[in-house]
Amino acid sequence: MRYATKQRKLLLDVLEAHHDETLSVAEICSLVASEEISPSAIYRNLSELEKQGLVKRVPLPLSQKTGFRYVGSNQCREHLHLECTMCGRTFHLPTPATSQLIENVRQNSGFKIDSANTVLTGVCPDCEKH
Amino acid sequence: MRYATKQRKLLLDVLEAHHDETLSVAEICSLVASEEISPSAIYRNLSELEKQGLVKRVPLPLSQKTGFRYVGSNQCREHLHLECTMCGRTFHLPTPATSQLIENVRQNSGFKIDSANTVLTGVCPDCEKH
DNA sequence: CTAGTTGCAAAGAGTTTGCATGGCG
DNA sequence: CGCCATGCAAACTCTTTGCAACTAG
Repeated sequence: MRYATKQRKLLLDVLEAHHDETLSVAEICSLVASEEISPSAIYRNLSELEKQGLVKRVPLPLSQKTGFRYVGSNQCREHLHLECTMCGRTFHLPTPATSQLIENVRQNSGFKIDSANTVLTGVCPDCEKH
Repeated sequence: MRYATKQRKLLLDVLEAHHDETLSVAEICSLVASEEISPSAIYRNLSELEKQGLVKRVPLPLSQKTGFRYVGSNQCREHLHLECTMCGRTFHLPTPATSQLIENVRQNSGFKIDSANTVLTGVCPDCEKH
């Protein structure tokens, strides 16, 4: 990953524009539809970006059905994900509690922790109404 | 799921015997190899057990490569998962912090939270040595 | 006996990879 | 011009599903 291709710039633009939510590859595809980036290029770029720590792949309970979702890694460090089992949407919440948790675990387990990911599954307020 | 078939009993036995770790379908297969349960039966039973809340499917970062992993749900409520990026093994840790987190989020977000799943990714002490 | 369950094989879905073409620098 | 990246399509892997045979109760 050394060339700044049109596709790569577009991908980064999209990730930046949606920094407050996770995106699936399918969603990224449609978000840039008119500009055209092939799925394989998206996968390759996301994979590369993840190695560089710029993007994070988030495994959610629905992953098998809908594929993995991605977020800019800076959006992830202190966040947790909420996945709604009704509508399938995912939300973020800021939470300082996570870093405490990590530090706690680090000391007790001897694990060298690179990243934390908390996923809460439930029903969002919107769906709850119906 | 109303009949107590041989396969179903075996599956529950295996889950019980390995209540302290997550298992992939492939692992379950090999653990009962001599007794024979087809993958499709394992999937169907796990799915059924999950609906009943007896088993929980844990999405981990490596899920795409290695498939989902499962644990008895009672092992999951107050636990978090540690996935080692070196050896791929997963570990559990008890942590009362999770329930506080859930309660906190519930109050702030209006989400009706059914389950929580925290995955920490890093390097386990064993791998760290090498 | 009847409905639920199994096994097998085929179908699905998301992701990865090989290869020739095209583009950044 | 040379290496890297893209697109397309085929390959892969895990999971789900259809269907006939089997079995628990």
